[in-house]
Amino acid sequence: MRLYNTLSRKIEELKPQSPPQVKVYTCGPTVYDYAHVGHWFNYVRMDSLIRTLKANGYSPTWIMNITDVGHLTSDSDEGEDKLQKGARREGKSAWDIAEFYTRDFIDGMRLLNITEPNKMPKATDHISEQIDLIKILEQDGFIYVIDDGVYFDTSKFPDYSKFARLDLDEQLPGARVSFNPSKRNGSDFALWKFTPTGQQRDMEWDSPWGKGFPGWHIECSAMSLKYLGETLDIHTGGIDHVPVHHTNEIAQSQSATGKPLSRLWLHSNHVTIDGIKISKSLENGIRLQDIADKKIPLEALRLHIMESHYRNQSKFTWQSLQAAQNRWQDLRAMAVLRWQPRAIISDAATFALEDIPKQLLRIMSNDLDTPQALRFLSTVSNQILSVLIEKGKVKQYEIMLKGIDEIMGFNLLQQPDITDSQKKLLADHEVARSEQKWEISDKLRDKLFNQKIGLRDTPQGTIWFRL
RNA sequence: GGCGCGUUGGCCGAGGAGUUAGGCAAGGGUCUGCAAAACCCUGUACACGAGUGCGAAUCUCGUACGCGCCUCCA
Repeated sequence: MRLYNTLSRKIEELKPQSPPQVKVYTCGPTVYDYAHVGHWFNYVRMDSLIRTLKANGYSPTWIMNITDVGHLTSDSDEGEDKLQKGARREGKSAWDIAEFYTRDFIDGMRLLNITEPNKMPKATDHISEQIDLIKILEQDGFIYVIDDGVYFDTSKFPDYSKFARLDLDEQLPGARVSFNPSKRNGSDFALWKFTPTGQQRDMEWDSPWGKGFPGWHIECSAMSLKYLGETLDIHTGGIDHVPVHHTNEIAQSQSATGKPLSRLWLHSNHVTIDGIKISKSLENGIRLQDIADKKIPLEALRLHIMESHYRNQSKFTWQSLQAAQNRWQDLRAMAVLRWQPRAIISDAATFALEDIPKQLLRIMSNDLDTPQALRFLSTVSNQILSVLIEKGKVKQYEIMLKGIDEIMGFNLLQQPDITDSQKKLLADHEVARSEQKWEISDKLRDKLFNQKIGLRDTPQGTIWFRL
């Protein structure tokens, strides 16, 4: 199985430390607001990674954190973080906000059929682990304390700029966000932030350095260490994490352990809407609910996400989501062939059913080539739909569907049969047709159509599909 | 200011020095009692300029436009 590694900027053969286990850590959501399509692109893609690992015989241990604390809106924001801000906005406590959006995120994961991670640890449940990690860094002289917090001294980590290939001398510190001038280096980052004097936060804890809350990055280092050990096999996240979050994670983790944080880094590129990035301030983040409101099935979104490669910047438009929905209907029609009263699956097909998942896996194992995989599936689906197949092959057909589902995350095998009353209508329709009672047969067809069942009358008989 | 990425037919999107991407939409046709679906056919795309090649959408340089990052970001 081959994957692009941000460390080397090359596609590499995956070599887990102790196969079949593969230790995967994914930077999860900050739960201060609803997730938007951009987030879901990322997590569906990570789901593809996990599914492809499994199909290749690996046993991934997948940890995805929930960031329910920290992440200041800016350094100059007087200690207000996103959770706190969200809480004020909605008149709730930061804890309520975190819980609400965590639940919403997990619901979204289920709706999109994203594999459930082995664990989704919360940052607030791991404060002591984070403090312990900072203590280790303190012992080794990597940190310093100034008025507003405890900072990591990036000059003590010589390879700091290596991962993101940054040219620190040419960077403009504070080009977009103001920073504390007491920092020793522009790139130094907070490990622990103090609660400003005279204030009380919903979320704050005691620490050896003072009351406050953990910094932006330490949670991932602490939790990945706790659950997966010093060195991960794969660390994933959004591409925006490369220059800051992951760079800082590497600096603090590797300074503490002396070991590489991860052997392979995989980053999902961003999605734009109308050619512009999705951001809170632009209010252009489309949510799952917006899609559901338009009566578009979420399988169409999953399929649309897979139409682009995870390393390319992709565009989201309603028009292409609609296209994906049509495409999804084709796949559904293929899935539902096994329920047809007529003989369906035949040897005339130019491929063996059991080989289809294998071929899919081969495609996906090449750096998660979802566009190619979908193209292959379309070809298969077109061939199957155009060919009649024998009843005796239904079992093999189901095995094929299951194999496709496992890799692609569709619920093809779950696409249900029509109801008994619908079957009756279908049978009556066929009788009427054979007797050339067109008025009756047309009426029955309309009736089924109103129940979202379409019919196609082929020379071999009538086949139904869902609209 | 620095760094990086992109520009593919009506739309989305792979590919990537010589051979059809695919999907969606569109037009024509076959089939059909009529439909629908399916099937067949059609469009001959790679921002612009120059360069290196027998040959460039694919490599190089430049130009234009767009996007992203430079401690909020998936």
